[in-house]
Amino acid sequence: MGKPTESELEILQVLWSQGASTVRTVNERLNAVSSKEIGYTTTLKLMQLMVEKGLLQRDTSARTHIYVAAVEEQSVKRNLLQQFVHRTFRGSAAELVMEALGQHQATDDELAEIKELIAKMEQKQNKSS
Amino acid sequence: MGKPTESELEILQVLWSQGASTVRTVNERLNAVSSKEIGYTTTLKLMQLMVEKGLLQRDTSARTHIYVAAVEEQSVKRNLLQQFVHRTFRGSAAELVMEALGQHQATDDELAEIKELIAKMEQKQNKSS
DNA sequence: TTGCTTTTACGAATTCTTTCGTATATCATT
DNA sequence: AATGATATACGAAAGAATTCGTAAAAGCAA
Repeated sequence: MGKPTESELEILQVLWSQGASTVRTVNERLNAVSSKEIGYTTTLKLMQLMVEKGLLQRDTSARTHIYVAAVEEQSVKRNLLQQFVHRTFRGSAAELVMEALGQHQATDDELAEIKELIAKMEQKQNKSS
Repeated sequence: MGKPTESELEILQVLWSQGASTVRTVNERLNAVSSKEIGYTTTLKLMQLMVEKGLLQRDTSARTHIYVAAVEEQSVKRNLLQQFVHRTFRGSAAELVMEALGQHQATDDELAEIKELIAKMEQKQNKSS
């Protein structure tokens, strides 16, 4: 499973949030966010490469091709996270979590969600022991 | 502030955990972990570049130079995490935390630590409101 | 039809990162 | 001093990722 590069991830994010899109709309979306202008053919080329890698699928029945993500958002993010934790925190998810919580001020809702998740994890651990 | 590349981060990890070291020992440490052999001069070159970028400092008073990390472990990791969260989770630390907790089974101790941290954050929020 | 715009295809330049060959200097051993 | 091992310096090759120029095809408008 080919891990997406940084640019490829940005394109995936667009397709995940917007669904099937043309190169044109993806390129416009990227430029709406990015600080420096990204040429149309640059985006086109990237998306063509991504099709070859199996990251995207496309419908070429019409002149303007329609692209869609071919990999699941959850699983890609999970893989990236896994590699990041390994590289940066020597595999310690707890260390990463604490760093993340310490840094970004989470909202009440987010904290509540996290607490709930932790409670569930504890239940699971108790049950399995 | 130059963000370290993947290889540079590996070298930093060695220096952070071992303290001041020679190229030789860093290279040996890398090879102890890595799957494929990394040449001595490869490590040397990388570490020389890192000095130029300000990531490392070195003592050249003896023939065998002694290198040491010139950037703080905490702050580098914090920056990397920040960029990763932005790239991968659109800036939502909570989403990342939940993904991380859901994936890796945290130990009881780790969970306790995290709970404590959350409690502290809630205190802080209450006080400031 | 003729000309203008949009799209894809393709190749290649550029940039960033990693890797290593080779030259030269220094040190240790005999 | 001569030999062999180990160190740094330097340049450049090799790889990976990104960017774009240009050509050809397809659609659109007058």
